[in-house]
Amino acid sequence: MTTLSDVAKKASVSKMTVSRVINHPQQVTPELRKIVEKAMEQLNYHPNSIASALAHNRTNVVKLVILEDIDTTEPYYMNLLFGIAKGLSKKHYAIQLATGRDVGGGDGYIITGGRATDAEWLDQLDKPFVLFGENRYGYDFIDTDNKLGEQLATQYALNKNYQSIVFIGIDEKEPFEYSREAGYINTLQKHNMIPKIFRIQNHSSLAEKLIIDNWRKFAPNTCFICASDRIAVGVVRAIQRKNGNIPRDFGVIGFDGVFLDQVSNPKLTTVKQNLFKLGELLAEMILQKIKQDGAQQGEVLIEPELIKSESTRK
Amino acid sequence: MTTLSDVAKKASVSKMTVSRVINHPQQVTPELRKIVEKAMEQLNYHPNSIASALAHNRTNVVKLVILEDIDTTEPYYMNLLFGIAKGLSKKHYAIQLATGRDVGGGDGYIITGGRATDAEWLDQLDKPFVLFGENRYGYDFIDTDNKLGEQLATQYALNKNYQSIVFIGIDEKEPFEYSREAGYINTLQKHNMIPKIFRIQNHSSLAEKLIIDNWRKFAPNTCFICASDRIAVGVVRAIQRKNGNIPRDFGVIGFDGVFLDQVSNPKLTTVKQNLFKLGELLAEMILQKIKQDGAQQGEVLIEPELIKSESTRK
DNA sequence: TTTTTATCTGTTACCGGTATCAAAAAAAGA
DNA sequence: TCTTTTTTTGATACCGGTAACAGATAAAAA
Repeated sequence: MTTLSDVAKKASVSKMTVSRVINHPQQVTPELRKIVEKAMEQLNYHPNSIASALAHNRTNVVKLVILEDIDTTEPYYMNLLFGIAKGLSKKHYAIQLATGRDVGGGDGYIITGGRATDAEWLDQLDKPFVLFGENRYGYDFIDTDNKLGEQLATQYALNKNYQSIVFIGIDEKEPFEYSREAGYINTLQKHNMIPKIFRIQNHSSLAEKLIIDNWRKFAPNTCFICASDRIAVGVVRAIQRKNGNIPRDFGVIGFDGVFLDQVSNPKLTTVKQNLFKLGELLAEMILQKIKQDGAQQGEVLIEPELIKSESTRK
Repeated sequence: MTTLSDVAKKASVSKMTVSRVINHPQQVTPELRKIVEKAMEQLNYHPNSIASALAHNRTNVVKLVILEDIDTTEPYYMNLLFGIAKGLSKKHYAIQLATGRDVGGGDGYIITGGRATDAEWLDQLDKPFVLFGENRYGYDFIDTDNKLGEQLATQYALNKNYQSIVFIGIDEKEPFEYSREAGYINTLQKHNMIPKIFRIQNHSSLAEKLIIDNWRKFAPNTCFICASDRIAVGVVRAIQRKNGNIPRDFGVIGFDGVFLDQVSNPKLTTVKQNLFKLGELLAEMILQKIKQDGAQQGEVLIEPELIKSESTRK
């Protein structure tokens, strides 16, 4: 491994000058800078991030804190994680996972699955953190634009001439759910239609049961806007058990677009979250925040994409 | 943060003695050791792994290399990852993810999704690595005992008095698949029955099609042993479309036991891999190997568990 | 008792960077 | 031209550990 000193010797300057070329280039005369850069090039120098971390009293590790139960975690965490990992490694940071609330170590946290009740715990954290998922307490976060997602879904159902548009939501009093419902309600009202909302826990079997129990309420020509692909899968099964025709008489639109939509038959029309990108942005945000010593970063909403597939009319 | 020096001062010994108490306790007299340990306790001392890493020319990072396509990755990677993360963090190691073959950095690699064709690439790696997944080239690996898994499954199907036992495998010439088939074949032969094997790519829709296309070949009282839950899900759907009764006339047993088995209806009887534990062991193995400067670690097979659920007879 | 050997502890230098301050050089002002 | 101010570069100490060797102490052998 070539070190700073090697480069310094080759460029016949001091270590500090080389260090400056890397971290504060504007403090070095252009001529010297050129020479040093050439030396770095020739020696194929790559800074040792561990040494730098030690000098800065850093660990070069960001903790990913998952507050939900692992067993119920969606496969989509995988994609999120990949995005985070990629974003972090650009700056030579690595991940550690924490599943409980017993954090410690690491230079900052990315926290997912936080609920309203976690606010006091968040307040007592002593390291910078950012959240994955909307919140209304002013914590920095990144999330899919949930409202827009369901607007797209609802509008699409209308365009496909389904007469009745029903929303099957997740029974949780959390911002992401309110936003999804708002997107649905909003779009319906624009067309002077009356929202029809059901809510259940996020399990396919419960969705299946819900639809079957209420089957007589759903005339053909109905589209179900579901707050998750899990729910959508259950709805599809229920319709099939009742011998309803998908997509001719019944449409189903899911939300997430990770894995489940592909395993379903028919494949789901769904609102796809770009979780990889979300992860990358989360990584960039927490690194910024660490660098800026905890400065507020604000909120970022990422546009989702409506994937048109087999569970709605062509 | 309290440092080695703090502890040394408090115990009135040198830094080295404290360092020895931590890393080579047998080199220190019991009396001194006690004193130092007490000092560490009182000051709530935790070693700074970054400093240690620097002194050892290490990065304290293990790379997880996933050679499969991310989009097709199974949700079970999540569990594996959690296990790895936990195993690593015990020794203050963190993960970085690499998706391609462009590794570099990190003290060692955990490699998943490796195929026979990756052998030459593996041979030119310059850091220690361990594989997740069987291989027959002598590389260190950890995997579920695939053969045992399908033995359990097949035996269970026999116990439940299904007369015909069919295996639906994954169409890949890889050891894990051969082992699963071997477990099935083995058990059937023990009962003087003739194996009946189909193979397809690992997609639920292909499995569904396969079963439907061959429906007349499957008399009632058949149990399908599937090499993955994905396939099992497709088989279930096919049987349902043909109005076959599960589990009375047709049994289905999957493999993996992560997520999909729960989302299916009926819920799948499946061979559950303990991926969390696998991950932990992978982490421990690579850390050992790093410590031992690349010494051979051997092969480890973990017993899977048969989860008895709704897709087979009670 | 003296010498040899083994065991334990401390001193020193270093891992590869960075902040801080001092010195040198360049630019500006008198 | 000679100060004064500003900019650029370098020397030093330090981040928190560890290896390697040296010195001190205790045990064994002569």
